[in-house]
Amino acid sequence: MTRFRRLFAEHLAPLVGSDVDSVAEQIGAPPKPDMGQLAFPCFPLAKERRSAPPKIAAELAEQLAGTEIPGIVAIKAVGPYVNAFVDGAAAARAVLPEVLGRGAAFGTHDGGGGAQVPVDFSSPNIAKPFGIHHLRSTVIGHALVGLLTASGYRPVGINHLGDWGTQFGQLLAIWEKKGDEERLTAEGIDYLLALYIEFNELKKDDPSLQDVARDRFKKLEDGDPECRRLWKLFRDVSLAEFERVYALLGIRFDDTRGESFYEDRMGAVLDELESKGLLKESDDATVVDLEEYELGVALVKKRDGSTLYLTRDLAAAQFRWDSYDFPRALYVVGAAQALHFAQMKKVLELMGRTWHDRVDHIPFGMMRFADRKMATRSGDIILLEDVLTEAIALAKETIVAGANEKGRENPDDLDELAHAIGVGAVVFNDLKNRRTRDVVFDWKQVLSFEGETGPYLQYTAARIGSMVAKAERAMSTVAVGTDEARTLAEGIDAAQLAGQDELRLVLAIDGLRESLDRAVTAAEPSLVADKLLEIAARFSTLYSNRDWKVLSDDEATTDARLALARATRQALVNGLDWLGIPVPARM
RNA sequence: GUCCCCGUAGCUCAGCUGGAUAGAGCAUCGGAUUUCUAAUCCGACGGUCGCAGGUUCAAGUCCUGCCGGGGACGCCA
Repeated sequence: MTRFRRLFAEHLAPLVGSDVDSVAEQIGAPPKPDMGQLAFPCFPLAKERRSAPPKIAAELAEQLAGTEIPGIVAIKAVGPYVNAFVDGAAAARAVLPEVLGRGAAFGTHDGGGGAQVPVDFSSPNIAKPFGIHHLRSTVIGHALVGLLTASGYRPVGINHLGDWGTQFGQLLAIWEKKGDEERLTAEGIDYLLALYIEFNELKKDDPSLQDVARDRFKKLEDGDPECRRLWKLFRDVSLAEFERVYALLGIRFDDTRGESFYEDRMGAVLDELESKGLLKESDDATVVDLEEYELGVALVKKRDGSTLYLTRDLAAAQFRWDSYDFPRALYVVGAAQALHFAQMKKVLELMGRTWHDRVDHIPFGMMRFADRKMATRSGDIILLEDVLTEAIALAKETIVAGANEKGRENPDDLDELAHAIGVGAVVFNDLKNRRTRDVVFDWKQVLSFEGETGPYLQYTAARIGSMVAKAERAMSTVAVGTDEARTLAEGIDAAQLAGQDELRLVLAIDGLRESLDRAVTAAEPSLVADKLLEIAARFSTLYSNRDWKVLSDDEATTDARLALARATRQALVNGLDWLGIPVPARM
């Protein structure tokens, strides 16, 4: 679409007396396809020309009527707009060879220039179960890593584990009273959670426990061997459990150092803050006063001298800058922490870090729960692992029921298939909406496989796959992503794809690249998710039409439609891959 | 109290830097399969875009105020 918009703008620009770029920017899409594919609004011209917009539109259309513009079949005034009608055959000729020629690389580019971009995501607190509320950061962050990769960056996925802080003091405090290593080995994280809950129960009657906890964290920070040993044990037990979830989701990190990694790097930060005169004592704690920037007061050291979240994040930011020299550093962390990151950026600025504005908090809305009955094995918490397992089980049921109904055998890769579908459903469900929205967890929605869902996209890709497998043509067997595929696609009879529905599909496929760029700029995976739904829907409309069969005796038609179908599949596969969603070969 | 996010169809959401008759999915109702997978498709129903002002040729989109929901605001992370 971009290419035709450009072309249209080039011809319009001299007529309206402004440059091509600004004209191109004004060109939009008409509300209905029978009004054309491109629309130039004439309202802004009305004042300078002292004429009515529809009249101007008519004049411009008149002036362009005689001009041959490759790929554009007609230019008409439609009310106050000058609309261009893109030639479906030309669009197909332009787009399909590119998709089939580039294959898995279609839509991608190297605009990122190989720059490293740290992406801080998931980052669960150890010693606490991996709840469904961790899904958002985990899945959005993972998608951003994929999108950045597709844009030519080298993202560095960082799992900034919450493995340091007073919470471990709490755990150590209760451990002294009740700790049982055998139970820990047997029950794992559930036991840690139980201890944590018990600590908070006891604290209600005995508030002094919180002081004990703070003291134990201080001991931990000061290197007490027993505290260290226990802390490491808690960490290992937790990590082993998180790993199961990451395996289910197919996520791996480039770097899993947590907050504890920075314990010996905070001193330098504090010293620098001190030497730059940024520190202040306040109620016996050490703070950076940001009141004049309307960012409140940022605590960097507690009364007892131990450190805080911000202190560690400052050290981590510095470490990342030193390690990666990033054009941008992403923190996929809930919107509730907006103030924390604003403070962090401001402190970095005050420290003279020129790169402070490359630090980018990517907030997302909260996950809430409609009621408390949805709880699973650990009190009030819904475990992400349980949700995934449930989705996979339901996917399996669906596959088996479907096979039954059609009198077929179960597929031999049943479990693998169920896994891809179940996980795809859960992941896509989280990615399809703008990330800043709060979401209310709803089993029914998460486990839905129909409509605007991951399985819908997977299904669309899968049915194309098996249809193509039935065709016995060069166009169906040639490997995509090769020059041969490109050449074959260039050779199709594009006139076969000149219809309105085909054109809309081709333009949607062509739009994938633009959606990628917008998604990366805005750090918003849903923009790609939306485009994928559009592509799938446009294809499904064609595919369900009984008068539109891909495979037929007419070789020219068959090859043209095969090229279109394969391009559709490729676009879906690529986009889903960026989002971190697997695409099964068959469903 | 101050600040941030959200408010669009019964439900869940799109709506690009303001542009034509506000679009999808789910739900409900009605259809479509002897031929490429019905996890699909087609159609119907369904909207004072929270409210009130303002800016503009043009406002769901920008500004102000108010209402409603969520969140943040020093010794948790």
